[in-house]
Amino acid sequence: MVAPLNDRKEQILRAVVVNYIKTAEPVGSRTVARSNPAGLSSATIRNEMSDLEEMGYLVQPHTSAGRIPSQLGYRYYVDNLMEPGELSVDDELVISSSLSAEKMREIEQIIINSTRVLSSATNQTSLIMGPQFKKSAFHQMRILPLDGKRGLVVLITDTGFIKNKVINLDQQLSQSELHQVVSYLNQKLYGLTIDQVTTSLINELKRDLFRRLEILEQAFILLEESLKEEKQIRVFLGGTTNILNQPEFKDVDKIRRMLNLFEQEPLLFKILEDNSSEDDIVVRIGSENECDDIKECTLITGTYRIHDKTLGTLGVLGPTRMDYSRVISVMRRLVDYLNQSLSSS
Amino acid sequence: MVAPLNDRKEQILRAVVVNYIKTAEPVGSRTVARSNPAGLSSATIRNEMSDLEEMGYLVQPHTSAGRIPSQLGYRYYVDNLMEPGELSVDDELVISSSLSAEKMREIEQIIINSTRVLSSATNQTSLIMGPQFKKSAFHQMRILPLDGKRGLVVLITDTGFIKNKVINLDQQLSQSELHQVVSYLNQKLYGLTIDQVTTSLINELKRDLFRRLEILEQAFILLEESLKEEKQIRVFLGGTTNILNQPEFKDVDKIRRMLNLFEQEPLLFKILEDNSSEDDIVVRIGSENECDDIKECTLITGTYRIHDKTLGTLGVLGPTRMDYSRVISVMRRLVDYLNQSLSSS
DNA sequence: CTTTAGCACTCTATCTTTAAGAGTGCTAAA
DNA sequence: TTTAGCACTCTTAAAGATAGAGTGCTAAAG
Repeated sequence: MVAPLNDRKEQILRAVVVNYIKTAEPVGSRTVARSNPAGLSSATIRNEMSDLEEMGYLVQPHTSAGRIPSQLGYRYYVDNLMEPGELSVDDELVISSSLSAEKMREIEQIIINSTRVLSSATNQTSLIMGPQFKKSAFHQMRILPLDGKRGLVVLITDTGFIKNKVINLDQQLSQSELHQVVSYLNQKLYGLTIDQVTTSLINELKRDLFRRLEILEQAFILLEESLKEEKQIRVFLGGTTNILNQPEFKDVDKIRRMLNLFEQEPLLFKILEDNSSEDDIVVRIGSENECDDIKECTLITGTYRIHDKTLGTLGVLGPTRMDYSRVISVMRRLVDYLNQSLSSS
Repeated sequence: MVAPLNDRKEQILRAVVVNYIKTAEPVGSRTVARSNPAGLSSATIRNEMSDLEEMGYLVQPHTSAGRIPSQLGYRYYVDNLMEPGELSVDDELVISSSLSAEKMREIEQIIINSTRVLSSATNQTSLIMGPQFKKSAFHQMRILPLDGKRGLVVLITDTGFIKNKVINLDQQLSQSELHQVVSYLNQKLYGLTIDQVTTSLINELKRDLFRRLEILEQAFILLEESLKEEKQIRVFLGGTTNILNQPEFKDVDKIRRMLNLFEQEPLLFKILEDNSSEDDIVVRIGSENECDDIKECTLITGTYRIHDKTLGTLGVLGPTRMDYSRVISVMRRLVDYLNQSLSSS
């Protein structure tokens, strides 16, 4: 839908974007003239830049300053101009060493480790949403007697979540009776996603089992609390302070707004969930983001899956002036890693 | 060791501290004169303040400004002048409602909830170190067969930690054999703190059980990883952004240093551990803190226990200009709450 | 018709100057 | 011992001055 630019305009736009990403200073015509392979004079460049501004790709902070890319400019750059970024050898080394250093761990460890790698490799703030518990399938439930009065309820899902809770067994219950009840539950619930275990289903089961109800009251509480958990999905943050190194965040007020956002997990969750589309990697520039708080930022997200089932999303958040090429390569590398290491566990 | 001040000097010092805590502006003699019950003139106050400065309790930012309390001044205020703070009715309401709203939860939930209450009631940044896993006593270990090939190892401590891990049971093992091994382990380990379960002890047990060793290799891995966990003690933060509201942190560089500190859990852990003394509540003002990064801050910590056994520590971190009275009351309230709600679970 | 050199103009950022205000310290009187 | 009065100091905010970067326009050159 956007008319393509001619070669020269593209070169100039690219030069402005690349330069601005690097220096964070408005780019003047002389600077472009120097870096431009075609030996054009600054005056010619000026005319072209003036055109690009009128077309909406560049913006002037004030009359006598250089140009900076507009949101549209970045978009055009990402879609058409950016060379398909290869991971630099250095980056590749850093990433693969810090990924392989840790052996295979619990799922949560893998996730946390990924934020760390992502933020340190991109110098931005990174966020990761882990596999969603509520979309996992019920695998099995066990009740493990601890001593006379207490038992441990264990709930296991297909994605490897293990929830447990100590419950009081107020009344003695014979081993076989307990076993009977538990296998009844397993039979009824097997394969359902946690989403599907609704309160009404639980109530129905309760009716069926009404005789043993009192003993198992607390097992049901675990189930119900697991349902509520959907509101508490954990989003992990890495490199929060990185965003402070960006010159666009030198204002204390902006910093406060940003950090405030970081403390609100539900919002972060929403931001990430909005972006888990079919595509592996999504780039949202400025106001392309739904969330008001990050309308001045770019969010690059990647989705990782097993067998086409979406497990979670990771993101890099920074100012629109971001090293798109580099971040995207790093992101792709990490998504690959997660796809691989989660499917093998 | 510090010579007590006479009444009038105490009144003036208190007035300066209270006023400065409230306004964050240097306090002049006229301001003190107005708020001082004894109807002294500003000139008299000036003389006294001059004395107090010479004695080290007050400081002048520059020649023609009011006075602000020095570290020594705050210390004298906390030790001698501060009225024993009662929780205001409002505060009490906010705290007790947000504590009781949540029913008894998992230990981790209680901890996290406490940071939230603490930071929002004090408008400062709060940090909590939960019960230390390595100092908990081994209670029991169970192995729960899942299906033919896999089992779930569960490790339970006296303080309510539950660790678990799915392991592969490569070889079939009869139910009774498994039971035998597990009860042998429980017998050997019961009552030991995780600290005491050293690698050498594990190796010894491995020798005893060498015949079933292969099957249980991974159970031992859980044990060993639990030991390593000491390096990963979790410190929870609440209200990180509150510290940005303090005028003393209007400098971006200070903010960065502070937030950077917040991302380094081991450091936070050290800071909190240094303060878990016999006293319930400890106030560390400015350079009284060991850690260089918070030499311009005040840290107020509270320790919670069960039956005289230290479980964990919570802290409030802010500028030395802090509402000591209020924070201490809130802290005391929360320590009581934790003592109570953890001992009953 | 396109490109380029030259130049006046604009706007920002920085530094200096100025003025107002707050608070002190000192002195002398009560 | 306390207080009123006053000169003095220092900070902060506003106002003015200057340099530099970059533009847009015009007119000449290719």
